[in-house]
Amino acid sequence: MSEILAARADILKAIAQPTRLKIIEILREGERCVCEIFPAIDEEQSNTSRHLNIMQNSGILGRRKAGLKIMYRLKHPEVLEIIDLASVILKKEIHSKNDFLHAV
Amino acid sequence: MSEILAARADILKAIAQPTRLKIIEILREGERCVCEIFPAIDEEQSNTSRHLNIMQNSGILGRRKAGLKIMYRLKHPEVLEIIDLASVILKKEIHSKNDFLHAV
DNA sequence: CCATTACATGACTATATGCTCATATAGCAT
DNA sequence: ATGCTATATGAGCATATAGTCATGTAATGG
Repeated sequence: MSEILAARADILKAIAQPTRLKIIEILREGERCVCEIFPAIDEEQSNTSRHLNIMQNSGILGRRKAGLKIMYRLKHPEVLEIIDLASVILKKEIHSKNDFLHAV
Repeated sequence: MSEILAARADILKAIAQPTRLKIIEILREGERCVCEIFPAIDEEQSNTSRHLNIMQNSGILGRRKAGLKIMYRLKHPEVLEIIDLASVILKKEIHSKNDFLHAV
């Protein structure tokens, strides 16, 4: 019971972090190596590597060797759906706060 | 740009925690007061109150006074969709690990 | 007013997280 | 073998998170 909740939480935690959301946006376009990702998101190579590792361990990213490079990719389209749903919630919240302001 | 990512991450973080997932499962059935929630999830009243506060601040829960009681409710059905998608990812991961075992 | 019920919060602890700098490892090219 | 490129990791630090126990506050009933 409780392990299932912890496992679900781990998957969601792997997504719920700004730097990792940036990485996921890059990978939305397709497979990328670390050397392409860290300049694109303007983070240190070591930090980027750690975040990629966290996401790979949680199962949301896949990893493939290509010579010197390691290619990362999104394994589940559901990750993008989750992010899109979070955006929907955020937009609804912003609208309701806006409506409140206009009503004052 | 970056604030949007932080705001999305905050919404997802509000969901990505086992105790909060337990609370959300209770609220899936409808509005509940704190006095009903904390025994149902077997957590301390104070801890439950803190988690409810975190979720209310992030915008995913609504709160209503009813005499002595405070009634909490899920404000966005998208929260349940996000959890269901996380379950889908988890199931796919478990299956793929299982397939790997059978192939050995 | 007083007691009770329901909820929130202050203070504290232990652990987790995110980041940086420096260094290690692994594969390729010459 | 040497050097270069790509990635990972150890160590350390600052902050965040989750939890507990005790206490505070607010609404209700007698």
